[in-house]
Amino acid sequence: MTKKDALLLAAKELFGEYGYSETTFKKISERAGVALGLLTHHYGNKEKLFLAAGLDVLDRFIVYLQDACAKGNNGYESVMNFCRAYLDFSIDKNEHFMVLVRCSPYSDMKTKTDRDIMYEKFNQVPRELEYHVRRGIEDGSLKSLPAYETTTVLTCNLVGSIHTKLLTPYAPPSLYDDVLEFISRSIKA
Amino acid sequence: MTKKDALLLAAKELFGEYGYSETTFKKISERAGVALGLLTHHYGNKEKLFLAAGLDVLDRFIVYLQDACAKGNNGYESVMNFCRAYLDFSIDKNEHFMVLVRCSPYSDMKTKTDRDIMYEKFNQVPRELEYHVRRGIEDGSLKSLPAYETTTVLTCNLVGSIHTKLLTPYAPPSLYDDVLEFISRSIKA
Amino acid sequence: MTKKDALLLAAKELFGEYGYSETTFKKISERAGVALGLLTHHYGNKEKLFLAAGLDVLDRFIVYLQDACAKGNNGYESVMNFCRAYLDFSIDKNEHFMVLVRCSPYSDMKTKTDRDIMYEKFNQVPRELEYHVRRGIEDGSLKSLPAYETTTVLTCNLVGSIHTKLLTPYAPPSLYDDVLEFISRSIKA
Amino acid sequence: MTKKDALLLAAKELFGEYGYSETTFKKISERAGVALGLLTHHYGNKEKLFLAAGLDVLDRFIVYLQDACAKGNNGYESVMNFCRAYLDFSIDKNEHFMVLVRCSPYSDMKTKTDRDIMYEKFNQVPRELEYHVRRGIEDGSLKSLPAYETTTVLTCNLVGSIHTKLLTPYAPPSLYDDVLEFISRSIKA
DNA sequence: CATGAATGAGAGTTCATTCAT
DNA sequence: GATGAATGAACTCTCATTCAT
Repeated sequence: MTKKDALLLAAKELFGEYGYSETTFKKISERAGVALGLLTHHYGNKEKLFLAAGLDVLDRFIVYLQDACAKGNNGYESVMNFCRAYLDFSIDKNEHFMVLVRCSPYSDMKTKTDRDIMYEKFNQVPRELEYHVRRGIEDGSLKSLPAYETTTVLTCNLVGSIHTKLLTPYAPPSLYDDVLEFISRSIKA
Repeated sequence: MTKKDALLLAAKELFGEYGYSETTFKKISERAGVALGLLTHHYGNKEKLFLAAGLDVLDRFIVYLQDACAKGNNGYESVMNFCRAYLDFSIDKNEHFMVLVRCSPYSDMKTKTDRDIMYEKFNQVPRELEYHVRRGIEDGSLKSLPAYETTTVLTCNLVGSIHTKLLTPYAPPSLYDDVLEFISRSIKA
Repeated sequence: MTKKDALLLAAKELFGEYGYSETTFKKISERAGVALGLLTHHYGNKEKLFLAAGLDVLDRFIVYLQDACAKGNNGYESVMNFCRAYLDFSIDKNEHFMVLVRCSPYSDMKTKTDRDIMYEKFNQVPRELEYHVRRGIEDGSLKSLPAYETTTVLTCNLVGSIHTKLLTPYAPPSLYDDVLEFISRSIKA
Repeated sequence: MTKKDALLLAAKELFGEYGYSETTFKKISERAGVALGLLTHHYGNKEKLFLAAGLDVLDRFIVYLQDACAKGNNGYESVMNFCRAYLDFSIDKNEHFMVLVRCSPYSDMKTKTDRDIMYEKFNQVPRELEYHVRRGIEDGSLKSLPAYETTTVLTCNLVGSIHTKLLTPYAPPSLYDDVLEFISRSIKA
């Protein structure tokens, strides 16, 4: 692993664990076992590194979701596969999804350009879902619902569940299964 | 208004607007029109003030939810009233709900005691909801579902929606209505 | 006990225990069980209170030494009584001698007048001793030594012993007895 | 001189001159001609710097004492050389002995580990003296006295004299000579 | 590419002192 | 006499960022 990659990995771990402001250059470089100066050298500044960390996770996330959706035989199945994959990814220790959870997504970034990059890429997630919702409505496996709005609500469900699971002490062990059932009941034809 | 109250108000505004770390003693005392040192004098330290701000919002929130629930004629109605009230409260500018939204709830507080105070009080919210879910199952206005798990999932729904509404650019104007419909479909008998 | 006296007592305890800068108005007023504002009201400012605390201890100290000296049948005995009384007083919990020990004596006080008051009063201690040293030389119970210089050296001995006893972990239990023997050997005729 | 060394030098000067609490980061960095942040960068925090300053002085002190003792032809001479060296070192402007005098030794340090490091090193001083006291008792140049207790009392003498010389206005010019004579009288065979 | 010393603005917090009640 | 809210300067310490090596 190059030192640049070691830094990115450490950044994903620490941003996810401690949040943006509690994560310092010193902590990152120490966890990565690398000189402090390399951080600005490779990533410019803290926010750019944060963005890089987030995009890295997000890239893998999108691929993961697409793979899951591809396996559905109809719209309903693809939607459910999407939701299950979304939730599964969130608790995969190797994927550092916490980086994204802690930043709602990245709404506090000061540089508008950076924020927009993040927003745009993140938006691919519901768009992928929306595609399969439409499929499901057309193929009759889903109730006849407004596709866009339903997509948004589904996303909210997933976001809220992950939030509860990863950031609060209130989540029962069955939470993710319960959520999937709840969703299924609400949309299945 | 006493200076102590002015500080609390400023804290609710600023913590909600900028988050914990971006909110400084200087900003708070300036917005409150009060000397910097008064903050520690009245609240001890930043985290205690943060806690006070959160509890203040939460107290009003719980009363608001209880009032709303009281108006339902059966379990289903109370549950829906609860959900609508939850969402309404979140966008009431006078209530500073953002303080709670930005902190998931308060999971990063360093003092365990403080965190536990918050956790316990916050837990009153789903417990109120659970009561009406059980009512609804008993009076037949809700589907026959596991009460506790359903309550948790409903809460996740609301949390995710508020998150999307208040912290992202992805929420369509109809989001809150869509969510209520989605919920209704999933639980109504 | 009046509130003014309660403050003085708390001040003696705290200055002795924690030193000047670690002792705050808040701590003093809390230990005294009295309002914060009373401190400046009664004593003006922190340094004046410190001075009052020191003088209070010093007054009792001088009386105690004089009483001890009065009991000697010759110069040597009075000198030894003086030294023993000096050391005894330093470890009497009710006398708060630590206030004086921690301040060498009061050499850091910013107000020259205050410092001089302290210096002058403190100087009564070696002068009392010097009187008995002279007596001893005259009555033949002490070696024929320069009185003033001997007095100063004796005082240094006592100061150093108290220092070692009260502020370091190096003092053996017999220290004070050892010192008295050492002194006796050096001056006894 | 490196900036790290410049900081240590400034610290020795200022701690010695003004004591611990009156010496601030600002004063130190300004006297050293160095950025404020470098202090924490190199020494961690104020107390660690204080410790470094004290140990630095103490290291040189111990070597100085050992050199002096080496020159005695018998126990008595070595002991007297030790005492004279002790007193000489205390008034050598280049050695910043005041750092040690002001802290009795370092009894107020909050970190127990730091305090213990200081205590242990400081204890080498009387141990060196004790060695020569024993030598003197054996070679007959000193009175037959308990070695450990005598060592402690001698140390107290020196501590008290330095205290009086450096921190009070009561020391006559001949003080150090008087003390040495006093000691000699008390222990010489 | 790699290092870590160096910088200084700004953070949270402390605290003697003032003063209206 | 008694109270404690109010003040703001000064403190220690943090940290993103720069830059000489």
